[in-house]
Amino acid sequence: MQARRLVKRSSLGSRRLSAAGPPSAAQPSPEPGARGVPKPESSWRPPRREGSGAALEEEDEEEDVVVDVEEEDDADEAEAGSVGSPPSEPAGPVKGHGAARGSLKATSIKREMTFTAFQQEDIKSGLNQKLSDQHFFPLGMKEEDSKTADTKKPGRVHEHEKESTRSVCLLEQKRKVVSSNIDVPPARKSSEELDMDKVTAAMVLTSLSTSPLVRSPPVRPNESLNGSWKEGGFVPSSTSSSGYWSWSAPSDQSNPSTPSPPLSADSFKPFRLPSQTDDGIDEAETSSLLFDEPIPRKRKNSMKVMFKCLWKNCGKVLSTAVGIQKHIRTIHLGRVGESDYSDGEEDFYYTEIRLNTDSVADGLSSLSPVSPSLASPPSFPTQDVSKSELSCAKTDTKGMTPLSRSAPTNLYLVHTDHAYQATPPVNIPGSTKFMPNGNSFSISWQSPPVTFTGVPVSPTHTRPAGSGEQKQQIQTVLSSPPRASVGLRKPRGEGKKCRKVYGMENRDMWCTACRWKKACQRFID
DNA sequence: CGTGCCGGGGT
DNA sequence: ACCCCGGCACG
Repeated sequence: MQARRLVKRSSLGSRRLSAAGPPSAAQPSPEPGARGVPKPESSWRPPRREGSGAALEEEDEEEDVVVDVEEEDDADEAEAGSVGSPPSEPAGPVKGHGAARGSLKATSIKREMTFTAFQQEDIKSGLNQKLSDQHFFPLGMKEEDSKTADTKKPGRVHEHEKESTRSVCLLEQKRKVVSSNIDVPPARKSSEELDMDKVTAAMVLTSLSTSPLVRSPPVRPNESLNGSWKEGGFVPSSTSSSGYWSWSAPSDQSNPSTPSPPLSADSFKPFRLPSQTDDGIDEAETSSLLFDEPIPRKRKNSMKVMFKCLWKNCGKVLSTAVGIQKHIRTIHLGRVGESDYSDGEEDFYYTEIRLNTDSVADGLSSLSPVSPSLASPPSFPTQDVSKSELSCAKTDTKGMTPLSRSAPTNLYLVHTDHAYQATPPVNIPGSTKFMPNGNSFSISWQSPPVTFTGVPVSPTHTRPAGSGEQKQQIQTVLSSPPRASVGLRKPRGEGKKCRKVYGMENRDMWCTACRWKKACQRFID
């Protein structure tokens, strides 16, 4: 540490010095080397910098070296030793098991609509039992993921891995069990079932690679958006597996002891399990999941997929494709009895909403260990939309667990898959260019934390896992618009900027942005 | 060619 | 996060 500091400091100092010239006051000698670019006027600069810069520098140095270094080291160690481990252990493992288990059971899938509860209950318990009897599956799960998820807390790691492994086996289990035991989709066409199986397999893989990353951030249900989102700040959100949660969501009504939001570990588990139970049922979701996978994994971001009913005046938001389909089918299309029959018509009436938050992962890793982070950050304009929709979803479905509800705290855009469909709530990036000052929107494109993508949702055609690449491509295309806008540079601001105003000589007077060759902050167009 | 600033790299 | 710079598009 010490060394590093010194090095850094010294390098800094030397740079400054070389740029500003030697400490000795009036150094008449020109400074061609100052910035690499010989500038006659630059000779003007040195004295100035010296006065403030150099002197301060030295002071700083002393302070740091003598005082800071050692103390900080100590502090660090202390932290690592005492603070680091204790909290994590009790909080993680204990709750993880107890709560998870409890809610797992309680969380037995209760489909809001047509599904018969008892069947699921059966399956559930069966699964549970097997689960407990069974041990780790030799199935190699993505270690990297789980590791990335929880790096620093050993206890946690174990716990988590265990969990994951178990989940895996559960999944496997379910795959077998579900298809045989579950009659949930009694009337489903056999061909579909076959496809489903494939898909399911794919999904298992997908979920394996994806979910371990998932760390539900401890967030409050009503959480509003993080005001600092545009600064790259992380926003609490769910992660890629959020798609799963959807299923567990409805269950929370049946579950008296809803997993406490603040605890990522426990909430994580209960959600995963139930979710897996349904994958065999939900092919649409599966396909969407497949869709998700490439990007989220690549970007190490989190994603929440929701499905919004486009029926006019409805706007219901469900977290599963099937759910929304059913909703449409029963509510809007009026096919109550035949809950399972899907002619695919429904998907014309809903759209997929994709919430994406990059850099959440980082935030998560730091958040999940402890902090409940209850404070809700300032919200920003666009949030209203999401909020209202969310609340809608919540009330309608009761499907959103506190967690899943917390996820959408991000700004999100909705994209209609079918162009001919009605009213996409928000426009697609491409159109952004029209914004006069392009502020509100262009920002969202550029800001990494949020990405929007529309994905075709068609429950009727399934795909084998192999087609993942295609999907990825598609997705790339879809999500590219924002990127594309980058290619089209914004028409350079006309007003005078620091450079012009102050000139090269007074570079120090420039706004920092200008100094960094970034968009001027002082004279904004 | 000067300027504004994006993208990316270093610390 | 801060700092810097290569390089590009615009005028």
